[in-house]
Amino acid sequence: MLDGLAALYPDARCELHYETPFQLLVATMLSAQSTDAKVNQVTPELFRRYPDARAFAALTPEELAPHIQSIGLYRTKSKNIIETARILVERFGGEVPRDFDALVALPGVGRKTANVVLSTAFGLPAIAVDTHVFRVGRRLGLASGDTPERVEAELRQRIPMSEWAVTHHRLIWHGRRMCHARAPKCDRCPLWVDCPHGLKAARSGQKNQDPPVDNIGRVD
DNA sequence: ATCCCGAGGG
DNA sequence: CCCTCTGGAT
Repeated sequence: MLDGLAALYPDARCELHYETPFQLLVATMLSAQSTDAKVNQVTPELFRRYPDARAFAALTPEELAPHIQSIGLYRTKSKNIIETARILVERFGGEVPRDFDALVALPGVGRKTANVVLSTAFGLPAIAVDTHVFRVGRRLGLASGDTPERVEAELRQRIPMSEWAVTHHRLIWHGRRMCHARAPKCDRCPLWVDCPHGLKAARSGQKNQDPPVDNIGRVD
């Protein structure tokens, strides 16, 4: 299954746009209950105006909110991002700490966001379990736990540490391109033969033509 | 109506 | 554990 995923998405990577760990932290905080496409729509202008923690720390929520309003949950996010920026300036010299406990202690930063920053910005071993990783990991039979934290523990066991970061992104790509929450495209999914959910779908009628989709995971 | 790279409060 | 925060896409 892991090999199949790797073959399908050889170029899986983070799709949020950022220049620094701090910018990835902000982009990830913004991505809650939103899509990365929406986040990428506002961050270029946002990071041009406010490039680092010091710039964000000087803002009021009323100044920040209009820039991120289209993303949703904007009141909470404005407050949290500014407060996080202030803590980074006061206690971490304006830098993002490479430490899980320090990250989750920041307002608006939970387990998922902390793991994204650790693995994607710093290359440290971590698996962020977001809605896609949770859903797809369970459908593919890589995990069975009923909470993101349990699924994270299972994935840590089943996946070699050197593959944690890529596999995280492959699961997300698969979730976005094929294994949707609603109406997953099992009938067009090359992984269906190894997938409990795909086999179930095939049995219950949706004739699987198994036409290996060509390069859906490759970057142009 | 349901979901999107969630987190915090009660 | 359940609720709420939020706009946009499907």
